[in-house]
Amino acid sequence: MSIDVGQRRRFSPDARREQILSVAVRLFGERGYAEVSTTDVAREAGVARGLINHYFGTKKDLYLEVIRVMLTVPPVALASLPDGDLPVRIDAIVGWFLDVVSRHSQSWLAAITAGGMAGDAEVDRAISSAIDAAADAVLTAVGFSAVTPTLHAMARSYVGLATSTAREWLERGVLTRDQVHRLLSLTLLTMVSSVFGDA
Amino acid sequence: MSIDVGQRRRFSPDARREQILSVAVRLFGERGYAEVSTTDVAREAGVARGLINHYFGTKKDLYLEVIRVMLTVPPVALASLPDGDLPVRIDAIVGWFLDVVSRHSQSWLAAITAGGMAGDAEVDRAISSAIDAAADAVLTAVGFSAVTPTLHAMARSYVGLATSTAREWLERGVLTRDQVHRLLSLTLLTMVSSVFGDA
DNA sequence: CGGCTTGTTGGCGGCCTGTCAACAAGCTCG
DNA sequence: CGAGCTTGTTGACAGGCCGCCAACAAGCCG
Repeated sequence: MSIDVGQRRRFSPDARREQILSVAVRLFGERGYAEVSTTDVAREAGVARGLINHYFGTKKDLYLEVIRVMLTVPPVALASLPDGDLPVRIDAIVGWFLDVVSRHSQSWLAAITAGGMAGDAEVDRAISSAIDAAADAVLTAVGFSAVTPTLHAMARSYVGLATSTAREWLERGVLTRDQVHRLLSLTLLTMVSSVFGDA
Repeated sequence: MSIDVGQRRRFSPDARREQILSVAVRLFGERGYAEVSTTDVAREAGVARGLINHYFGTKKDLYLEVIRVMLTVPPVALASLPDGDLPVRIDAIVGWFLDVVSRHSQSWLAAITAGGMAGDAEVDRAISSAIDAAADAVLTAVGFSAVTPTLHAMARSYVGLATSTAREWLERGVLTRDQVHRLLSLTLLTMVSSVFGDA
């Protein structure tokens, strides 16, 4: 509840951008796109509303940056996946996915389901990129080097399964992590051995 | 391009409601929630804007009705599913699902992915109901009578897979119907025989 | 034909967004 | 150290959309 004794202060453009963006990430993560006004972001950032447009352009442009932040995931542990046989590698990639999703749950899950506005072309493209990244991670984990478009599409489908299953766990709270892990592992094993081969 | 020689005409409430709703379904189906204004709906329906609020309340209330219309699917053929063994029944339910989705593709797929505003509580509930219906259809088709919450949640997850896979076929156009059918059948078979049992 | 019910309209107030000219914080140079 | 200048920052303006409501009139009824 800082009443913000608003002495006007100058910041470096990068610092100001970052400050506004962090507030926007928090607000858009809590509520949806339509429920957050640029006035809200400006007020909580202690800044004039016009400054948001100055730095980010349109409200939708700001939202796009927010989505990219929320969907950006440290692809670190990808290299440290074990070298065992297929079931072991599948177990590892599923565990990695569940770790990432549960850690960023309130933002990642919200963003990947277009928390506020699907149907928009640019938003869809940003989400699609995140799905691509996850699909690539799955494919490399299970050891596919030559990726045909068909195979890639099937991996994207699997990411859809992983997302909806994770939501049953994290948002609706009816599945346990173990159940989710088991479902996703067995399903991926089936898809790799029986379906991906035809791609 | 009817210039609408606007002689004011009285309709029965039901007829007026239906007329406005049909226009809204078309517009919201073409563009997203934010891209359609109540002014647009009113203009194309040849009606004053206030009448929309009179009949439906809020714009979001109108959108809810539209979503319910788009997600409502004739559950006819459910009773006419074959009585063969598991693979046959799975084949039938997958085919039925793909028929429904492809027939209503531009509306059902758009609505089920919250074509315009996820995160809203009431919209989420409407979508969740549609997922429940599809999940129930799958469960009855594969012959599960006692449905535990866990089992239901897993069926919902599968519907998520079916939705994302169908989108790779209908919207992105990279999978063929046969590929989708094969993927969904084999995956459902695996889930039924290896995963659902633990529920 | 006159009155009445009620479907229908148009405008008001409020909120939100994008833009832009004016303002001033803080650096630079004489 | 002060004047000037760069540029980060502000506040107000115009346009659009939404919810509401009092007034209007279409069509029925006595």
